Amino acid sequence: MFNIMPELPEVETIRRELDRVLSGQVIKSGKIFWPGAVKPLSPSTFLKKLVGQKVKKVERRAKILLLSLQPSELTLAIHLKMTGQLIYPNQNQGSTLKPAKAEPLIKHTRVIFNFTDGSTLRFNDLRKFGWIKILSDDDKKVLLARLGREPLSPKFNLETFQTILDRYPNRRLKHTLLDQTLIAGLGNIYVDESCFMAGVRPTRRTKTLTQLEITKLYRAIPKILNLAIKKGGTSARDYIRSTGQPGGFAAYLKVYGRGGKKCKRCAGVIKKIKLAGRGTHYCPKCQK
DNA sequence: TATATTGTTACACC
DNA sequence: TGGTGTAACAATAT
Repeated sequence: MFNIMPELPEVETIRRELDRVLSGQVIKSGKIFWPGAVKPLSPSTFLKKLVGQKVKKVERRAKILLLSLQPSELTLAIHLKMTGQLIYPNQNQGSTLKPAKAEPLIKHTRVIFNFTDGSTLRFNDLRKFGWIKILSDDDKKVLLARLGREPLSPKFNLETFQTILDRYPNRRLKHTLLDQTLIAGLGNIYVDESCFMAGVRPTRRTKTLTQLEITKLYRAIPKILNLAIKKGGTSARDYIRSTGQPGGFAAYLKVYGRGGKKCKRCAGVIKKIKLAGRGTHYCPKCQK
């Protein structure tokens, strides 16, 4: 069995949902069930800073959600890490959407925010690796300073991508694509999927890529990410949308989590190896 | 009980 | 010194 952790498309899916329902909401109270989630603040200090604050908007940088608050001008930053969920129930009332199939990790609720309209945002996290921080502008700068380019921003052009690959010429492609200081937001799933779409093995040293391969990869990354966002992200186990519904991208996975299975494009078998300390999947026939 | 999971960082080595 | 690779760490399910 394998877990799917939130990467850029999953976090962006949640961002869009939360921005719609939380903008303008005022935090009335909260409850911390796991103090580690709001470290280094104590639960009471943490809540004191938040109560009475209005959520202006919900933004995203890399895999981090950023809720800007008024009037304090502080930012509530949330990283879901491996198994974090943000659940805001009852978003579908009156709609025709099917009820959730995936079970939210109610047993593992770590933090609850209550809003003045009576609604509730629940932060669940089975592994307790996720965190919530309250940031000043300076804190925010420090936190975000080291992050690389957003792969969906217009600034992520072919020249930039080339520079990124050239930065560490002897690294394996997988390592460079996972490096948040170079490209921000890609994780294990979408690196493997992008490499498959481009027909390039993740084991390749970046300096060995041809111009054609670089171009293919450069196009594959936003293509995969945008499709995944359109499908609401990838749900296999722990990730679900803030609506409680699963994302739909799992059906589109070509290599991730498919080690030993038949390649969907050729007759070959998907290989699973360990690379950069991570489970890595590729088709030896389709990827060179 | 050993192992697997991933994002992030710390550190050892050349 | 800086590029590179590995391991540790967070916590839990199986």
